[in-house]
Amino acid sequence: MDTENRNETADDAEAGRPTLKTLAFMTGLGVTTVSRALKDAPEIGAETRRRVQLVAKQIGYRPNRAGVRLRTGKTNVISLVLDTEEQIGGFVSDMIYGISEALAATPYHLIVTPYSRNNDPLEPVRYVVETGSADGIIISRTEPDDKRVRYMTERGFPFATHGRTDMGMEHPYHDFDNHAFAAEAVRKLAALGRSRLALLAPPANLSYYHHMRNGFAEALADCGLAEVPFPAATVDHSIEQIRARTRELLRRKLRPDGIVSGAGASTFALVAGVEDEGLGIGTDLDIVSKQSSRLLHLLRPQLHVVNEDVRLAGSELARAVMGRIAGAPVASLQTLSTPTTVESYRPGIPPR
Amino acid sequence: MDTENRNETADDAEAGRPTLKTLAFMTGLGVTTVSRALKDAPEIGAETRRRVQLVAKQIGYRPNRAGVRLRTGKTNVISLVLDTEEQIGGFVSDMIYGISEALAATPYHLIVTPYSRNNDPLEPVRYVVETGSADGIIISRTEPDDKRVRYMTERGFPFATHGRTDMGMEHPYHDFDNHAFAAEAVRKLAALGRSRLALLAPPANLSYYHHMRNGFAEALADCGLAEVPFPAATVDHSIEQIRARTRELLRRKLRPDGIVSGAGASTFALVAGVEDEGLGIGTDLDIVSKQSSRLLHLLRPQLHVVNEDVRLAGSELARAVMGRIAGAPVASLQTLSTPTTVESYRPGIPPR
DNA sequence: CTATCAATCTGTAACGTTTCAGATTAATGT
DNA sequence: ACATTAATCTGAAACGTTACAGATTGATAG
Repeated sequence: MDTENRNETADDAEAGRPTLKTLAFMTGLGVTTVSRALKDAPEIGAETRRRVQLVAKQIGYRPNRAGVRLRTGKTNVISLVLDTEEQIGGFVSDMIYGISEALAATPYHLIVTPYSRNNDPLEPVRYVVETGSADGIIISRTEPDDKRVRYMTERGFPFATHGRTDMGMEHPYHDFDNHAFAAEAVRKLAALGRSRLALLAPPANLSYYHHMRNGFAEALADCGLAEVPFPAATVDHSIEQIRARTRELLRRKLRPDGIVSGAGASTFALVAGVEDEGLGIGTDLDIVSKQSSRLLHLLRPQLHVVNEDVRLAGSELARAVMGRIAGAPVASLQTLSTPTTVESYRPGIPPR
Repeated sequence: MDTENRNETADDAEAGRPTLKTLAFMTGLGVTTVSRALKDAPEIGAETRRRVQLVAKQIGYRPNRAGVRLRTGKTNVISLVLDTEEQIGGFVSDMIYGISEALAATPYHLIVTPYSRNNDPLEPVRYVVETGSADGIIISRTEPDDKRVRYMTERGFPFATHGRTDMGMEHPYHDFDNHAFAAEAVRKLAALGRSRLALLAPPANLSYYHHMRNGFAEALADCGLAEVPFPAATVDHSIEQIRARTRELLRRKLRPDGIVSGAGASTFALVAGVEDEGLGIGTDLDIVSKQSSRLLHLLRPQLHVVNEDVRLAGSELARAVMGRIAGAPVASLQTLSTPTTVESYRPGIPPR
């Protein structure tokens, strides 16, 4: 009856995937000891620890995620909350690749939680937090006063934002320095002798709208240039809309001779609008555009571009949430990516 | 001592998230009854069922995923296995949006499992299957004889593929009809009076290479046109490589006067190569390209395009895996997307 | 009036893990 | 020799769910 009571039997250990019970049977130890040995608990003898870990490696033991999750509440999941109306341009792919890269060597899985821009952006966040379906969240499209940030902060739920906020709450983020981008862009246009500039900006509710706008305005003042207001279009508008509004912009009495574009895909529309009006890029006006793909110089070599590394953003964000989960000081989890200098076309091999 | 034995107490029910125990306490029923009432089991009285479901809705009960998963093995997760070397162009974003769309009204979550093209593509699949971290898998970049398909089929693990295979194994898939695409493209070029055609094809190991190639070859024969071989480049090559190889192609004694391009991003490079050589799209040669974004007509209005709806592919694939999981007949889970006819540029509002 | 049956309901066990509160042993101090 | 302690190890309980094997009730049949 002694052995009858043991909680492991050969039969149990036989079946499919190895569990702690399997390991306990194989090593002749208790399930508790095995559990502790695997996580290097101090009260386990050095040799026992090595032995257990060896056997575990040999038979390819992998902790059952559901078991861990049920017992501890830890999901080992990071949720990326995505706007499914997002503009084309590969932005999201790169972000996901970046996140995956950072998560690869960790036990974390990446789960994608979509929402539609038309619905409440808080909804998916609330879902994840309430159901505890992830240990941390990554969001983008942050606003200066962001409901989601407030919600998660108040509940102490770990998260990182793509973009900063301005609400007196410190939290992990990664951001591209859109202020610097816009300022650089203006200076480039000034150097090219342009004097009346327009900005194709993000939607006004988003944080980076303000950064970009301020950078634009400050550099404009520095260089003594004039702005041609272009509030009719934002980078969130459709290709067709941007194209049409660009044409309207260019039909004004005093049209701009330089444009700063906040997004790569929008620049496609911008260029189309410019050329619809019979104007030439690099001759009648110059354009400096941000891009996350590398396609703009193939669209028109005359474009001036600044690259935003979204893949990098992804891994930084992943690192930031994980840091937050692990309890790292928030200040160490805030990164700002400085734009590269404006790239103009370096003529390739000349046509034969 | 009677009530002492009940497994629910007010205290228990007080805390955070409601569980079956909470519901049991509130309704005065047993936890088993509540569980069954929620899933419309037949042995539960109609009124009890309604009552339980009402209370559940009221307090926002959500089954604990870890509990279900531990008990039943069902994860309610679909894994999208992704090649992180994937070309730019937004392909993946759309796919993810499409999948999310189909998953939205279901209990399924989407988890992204990345792998590098350099490593064994079977590795991530094996990981998911062995650890049981998902109920189904979606893969792309299928080969005619695909290890992953064989592996999952042999184990009876549900999956759907983006692209078909040719190994005598029936399985759910969604595919774009690349045969029809290539044939259409050739016919278009024939109609434009072109006679020496080149194909920028996918890598030769992938299934759709063969479809595209066959469609190309057949239509070529039908129309009595000649092929200019272009094996040096595939849609998987980098922008720079395609561009350089295109230039070489065009420097041959008998250069093509028509090119069929299997991917939108590649066409950017193709166009650059053509123009590097001082040739004109629509004059010296015509190009028909597949695209999943809508940017090609903005790149060069003279391009002829065929649209592939990757978002649709995503939702079809999601539906297919879920169907497979639910035990639907495989034949009903195989869909083929017919290409739209070739779109040529419809001149917009003429320049003022 | 009792046996049978259908309709409803219920407690227990189990999934794999970690935590709690010991249990066992060997070594130490006195 | 005995208590104390440190070093290792251990079973039981719990997380939330579902499946199994009944239990309870009221009605029906004989």
